[in-house]
Amino acid sequence: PAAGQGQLSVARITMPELPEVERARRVLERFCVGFVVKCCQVVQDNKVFEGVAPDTFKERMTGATILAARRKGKHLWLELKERPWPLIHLGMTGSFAAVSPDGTKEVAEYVNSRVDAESWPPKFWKFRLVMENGNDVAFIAIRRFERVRMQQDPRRESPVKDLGFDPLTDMLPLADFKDELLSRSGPVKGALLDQSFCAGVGNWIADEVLYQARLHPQTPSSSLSLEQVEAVWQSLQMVIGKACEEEADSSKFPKDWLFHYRWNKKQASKTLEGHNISFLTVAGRTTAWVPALQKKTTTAGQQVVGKRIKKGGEENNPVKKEEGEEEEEEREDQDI
DNA sequence: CGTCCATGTCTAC
DNA sequence: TAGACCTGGACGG
Repeated sequence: PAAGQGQLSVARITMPELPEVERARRVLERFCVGFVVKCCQVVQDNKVFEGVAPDTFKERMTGATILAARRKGKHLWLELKERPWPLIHLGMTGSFAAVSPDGTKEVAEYVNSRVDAESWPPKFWKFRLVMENGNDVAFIAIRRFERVRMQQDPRRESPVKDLGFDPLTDMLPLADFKDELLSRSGPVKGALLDQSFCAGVGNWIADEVLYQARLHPQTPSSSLSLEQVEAVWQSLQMVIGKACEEEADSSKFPKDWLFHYRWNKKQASKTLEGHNISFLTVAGRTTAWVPALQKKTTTAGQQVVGKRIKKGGEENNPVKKEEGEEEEEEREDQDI
């Protein structure tokens, strides 16, 4: 690296949901697209490399011309001059780091996992591409839930071909969005997380969308009113759009997003406005929500007001809560 | 030292 | 709907 000019940029990013994968795509676009791979190095990890031996991947990539970096939902792939093409999923901790010949280095760090920005390639790297101009890109996989594959035509093969619409590039029209939500069973959060419906939404985005839309996370998808469907539709575009605009850098997300205040499950956390944040398991995932703002609604979609939840009273839950099941539902907020 | 937690997907009962 | 797959970090003792 040349002296002096290098700058280390460490982005505090969210986690590998759509906006972070989009950020990774843009990194690949800047550092790889239009170049020839001069050299490729791999780590012998047959878990992360799936359906392709690490050495085969290395062979395929060496000398390849990279034409484009594509994304759909949480999946990412490179178009090469010749097939097959690499298809990448970031799992829970995957990321890319890149350096250019002048020493400029880009690293993305997740909320809960650090990347060693001092060493190169960074710890937990799985492959590394050195371009003919000296750009150097490393793929990092910490928990090994990440996947690297080679496919003839990623867009037309599973898993990408099974994905639903991408809310950044191909947002579903409101009418179709409504039809889909109303025809589904289960909570609306489950629908948002279903990649075959909506590709790229993950756990924190689903919670953020429902918070912005002021919807209780357990609201049955099929019970939504038109106003509620539209609120979800708008919030989804807003959250995805804003997060991508900020390159998934969470420090630049609006201060009033639930995102900033939801990570301290231990202590009683509050939103910027001082509302209590509660936690529930919905669709099998930890769900952060704000009881004061996300009320349960009737089938007509109106708020349930003045309802006090006594012992076993509420709705379809005649049985008492399971033993040891401490979903600290806190008490219903007392608004005064 | 241990125990619990985490952004995502698969699979099986 | 639970568990399995993995690993590191935060926290408790």
